[in-house]
Amino acid sequence: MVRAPCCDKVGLKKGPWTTEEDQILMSFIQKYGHENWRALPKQAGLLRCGKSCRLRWINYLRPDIKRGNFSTEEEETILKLHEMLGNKWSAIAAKLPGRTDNEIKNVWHTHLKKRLNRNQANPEIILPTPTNHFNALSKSPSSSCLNLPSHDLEFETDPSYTSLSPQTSSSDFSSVTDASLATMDPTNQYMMDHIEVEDMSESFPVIDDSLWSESPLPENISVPSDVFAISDHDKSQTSQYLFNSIEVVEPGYDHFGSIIDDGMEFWYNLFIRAGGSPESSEF
DNA sequence: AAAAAGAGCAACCGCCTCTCG
DNA sequence: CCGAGAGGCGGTTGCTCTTTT
Repeated sequence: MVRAPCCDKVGLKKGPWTTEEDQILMSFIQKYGHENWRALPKQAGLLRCGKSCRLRWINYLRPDIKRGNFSTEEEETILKLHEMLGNKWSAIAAKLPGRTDNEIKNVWHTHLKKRLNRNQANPEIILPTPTNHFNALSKSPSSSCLNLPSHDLEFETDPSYTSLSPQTSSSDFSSVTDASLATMDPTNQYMMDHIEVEDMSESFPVIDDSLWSESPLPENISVPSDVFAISDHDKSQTSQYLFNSIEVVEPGYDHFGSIIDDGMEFWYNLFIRAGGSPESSEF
């Protein structure tokens, strides 16, 4: 059986997206959602493959994307998760709110892999604090999620654990979270099962993917401009333009950005609670 | 100042999985 | 149950920008 090409490539544009294309795609999705990616470019009047549109939206145009450099905590989380999950970029991205699998993959290949190699070549080089914390815990027999329930872990009393409080918003989850978690292999699922999921569900009402896909978006879409934290000023004039063009009608979401940062703490703590360590992943 | 090398990242490709008829 | 279509994922490419020589 010959698989049909994902789309008719004849006459379709490739390469970098233009500002106009971005705007067309964004406004179309805001109006009609993206129930059918393959049909979308035709309906929107774009000479692009549906996959290309999907990629552009997910990796770049989605409003909940966190721009800017990765924090040390984020990098450490990626390193740690990569140890556990391997190249499951989507699964890793699901644990880093606002980050995309593509972005994480790039960071891994450009920064973290090299750093890891350096560290392995020079074991005396100590990784920054979070990883040390993980490693220290992992050396404790009680840290294995195989052996003991997570509540036995000593860090339960860690004041930072309070970050798992109900105040934390569901926005800590990227829209890819659900789908990505669904693809976790049994090993990862086991880990997740041993995390106190009931707490998570209380603290983090799962955000529906339809948040960004259902149509139409309310006219008074209230996306605070500071949410996007476009610190990489030059990353894309296109994005700048698009984000600036989003009408801000409710300035009361100032906590949103900080929540994203708090999300790192959440995952960090979650990780610790899961007994996150290279050893614990070797079932 | 110019050329070369390296780094960073957006985007493409192809395979796999899921869903539905 | 089977096959086709669509979405999703991970690997890879190639362009652009930055740094080094």
